[in-house]
Amino acid sequence: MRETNPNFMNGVPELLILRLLQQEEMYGYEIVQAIRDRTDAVIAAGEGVVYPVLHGLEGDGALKSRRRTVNSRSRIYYSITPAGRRRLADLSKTWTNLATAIQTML
Amino acid sequence: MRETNPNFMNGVPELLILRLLQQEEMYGYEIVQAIRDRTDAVIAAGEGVVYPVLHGLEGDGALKSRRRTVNSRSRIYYSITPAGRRRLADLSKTWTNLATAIQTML
DNA sequence: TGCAATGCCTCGAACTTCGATGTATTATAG
DNA sequence: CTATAATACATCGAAGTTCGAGGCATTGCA
Repeated sequence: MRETNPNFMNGVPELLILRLLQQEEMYGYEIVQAIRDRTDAVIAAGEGVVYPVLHGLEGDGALKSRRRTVNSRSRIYYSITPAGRRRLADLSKTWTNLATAIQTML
Repeated sequence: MRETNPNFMNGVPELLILRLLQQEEMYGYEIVQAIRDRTDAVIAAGEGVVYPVLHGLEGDGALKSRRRTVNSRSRIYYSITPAGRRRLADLSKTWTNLATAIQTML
């Protein structure tokens, strides 16, 4: 059984990650906390969710990464590509459509 | 790969089914079409989704069913139980919280 | 008589999320 | 100076859903 997030989470991590990276370059560990912080812990995607999504998106060419050392911390920074922006636009639209449809039924 | 609905569908069928049954008694086949119709085909949950969810909800005591023949059609009508109403209230609240959080980030 | 629609059902495939676990390095507290 | 917490990455199996295809039976209609 799931303990933290209920259902309704399918595809959400991907959407939020793309959204965050559209604003600025970030690294995995930072993204995990950013999602938690900016949603007031309503959404909590752990590292076991975020890292695989990051790898998947990079494999699809939606993200690119570069290793950087900041404050003597070695990190892998991800940034969004044009393909990633298109994907984000698509997902955003889809999500809004779906949310609107559901809201109407509620 | 999924052809019809994208992602974002996790738990949505359950939510919509409970919502429909809160208004009136319905049978499986009818629910499949009601979801499609009332969402302008934005959401389409096939029979392969609806029937298992129906059985699951009944198993959990959220729904109860009775066999009825209407217009010489034998149907299994489902109606919501008090437990089902509680579940619907919970799911609705959860969904709204989640949707609000996501909307804020977009 | 044949075909579409109604109505129920189940199965395996595919995909995600989740929590636990592991490793390594750096900062901090005692 | 030493133990512990925090940072940072990663992967694995379990669990839970949705999805499409397929099957079966009956009724309505052409």
